[in-house]
Amino acid sequence: MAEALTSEAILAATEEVLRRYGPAKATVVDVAKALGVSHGSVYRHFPTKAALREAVTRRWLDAIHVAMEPRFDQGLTAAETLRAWLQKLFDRKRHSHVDEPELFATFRVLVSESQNIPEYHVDHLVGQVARIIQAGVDTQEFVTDDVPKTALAVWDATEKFHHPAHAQEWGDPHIQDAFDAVVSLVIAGLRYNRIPSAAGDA
Amino acid sequence: MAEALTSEAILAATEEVLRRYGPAKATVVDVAKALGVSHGSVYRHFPTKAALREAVTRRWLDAIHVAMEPRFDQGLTAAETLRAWLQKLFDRKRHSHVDEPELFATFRVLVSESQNIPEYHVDHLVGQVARIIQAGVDTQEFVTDDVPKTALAVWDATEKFHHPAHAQEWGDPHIQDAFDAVVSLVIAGLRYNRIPSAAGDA
DNA sequence: GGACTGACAGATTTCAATATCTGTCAGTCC
DNA sequence: GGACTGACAGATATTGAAATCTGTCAGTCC
Repeated sequence: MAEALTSEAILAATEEVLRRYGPAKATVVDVAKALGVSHGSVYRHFPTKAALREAVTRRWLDAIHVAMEPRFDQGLTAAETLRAWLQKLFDRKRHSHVDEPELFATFRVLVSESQNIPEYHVDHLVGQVARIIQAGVDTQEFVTDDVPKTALAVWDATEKFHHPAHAQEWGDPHIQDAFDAVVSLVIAGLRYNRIPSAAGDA
Repeated sequence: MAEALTSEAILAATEEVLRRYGPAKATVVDVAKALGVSHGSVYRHFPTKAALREAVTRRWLDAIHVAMEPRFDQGLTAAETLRAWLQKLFDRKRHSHVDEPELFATFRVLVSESQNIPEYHVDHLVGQVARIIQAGVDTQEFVTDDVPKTALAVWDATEKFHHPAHAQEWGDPHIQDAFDAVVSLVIAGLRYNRIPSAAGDA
């Protein structure tokens, strides 16, 4: 018996097993085997298999949240910052999907397994969008009377470029053109947007 | 032997069998049974099971295309016409999904079985959007230097409200708010949009 | 003679027996 | 005595043999 078994070591081993076997085949027994312990030991650290998977997923998403943290010290306009942020998110997801399709698919499954996780992830990223839009409102570059609602609208309007259900379309050679066109349209809208209380502004 | 077996009768029977058994269980033998003929007879009219299913699907989509045909004689602005058109499409899909989830899922599967069918459907509807946008450009209500490309951008930006991959979200009580926010943003964008050749307008 | 049948080969699906996995817990071992 | 094991019950997944389905075509029937 070398070191004491830690939650951290279990998470690392689980990630490795998920990479190797995929989400359908990866078992708690496999994780225990990789660690050289009985699977009962894993259950002293995580109450269920679902909780273990969720912990791995949350760790992975947190790394994305940190990487996507918007910067405001680059001397860019809010529109440029927003475009760059959306492009960065798209590039990350697209490259992940294209370069490591199986790993991407694995995390796709893991995320969709839980109710809370996708909500947690989306809320966090929409919060980052809201901060960029708020910066634009502060400089009078953007117009909106409800920043959080507008941030969600920007998120929803760019769904095609971040929602994993559309991942297959990310291989299309014209996808960058489609991205540019949607982002341009959205940014043009932000300069003049006013969300109606009723549907009466059209 | 009553009437001669027609392609039309086979299509109707296939639709009925699909409704009753769903896409996974519906077989050519079932269709033949429903018509009181041998399944060999069905193959005199359609070369393969896939072709038969595709014919049923195309028929169903054509009905949508007709129903969605935009009207320009209502005295509405282009923005109002576009919002109403998008709302109508969303309402159709949402009610179909909510009221007859199994039938909707069946057609979802049928459409996704073929490469050509979704492309055919999307091209047709984006063409209708383009005509609305063109009308807006003609009245100087909208600004764009590339109508088809902008129409596609509008389609892509509203993906969440027509792509069946998002159907589960259509039950959300706030989905209409999300729709209104995205459409307002897009329409605001259309009033000022100019798609960049490079990505340099942000 | 042209529409239809029904038997057929190969492909796909179903189903039930078998194996594996999850989560628990009494017992072992430093 | 607290971390760990391993046997266990019930749930889930795998497998392969049997059944069904797809697509063909020689033959039947008006």
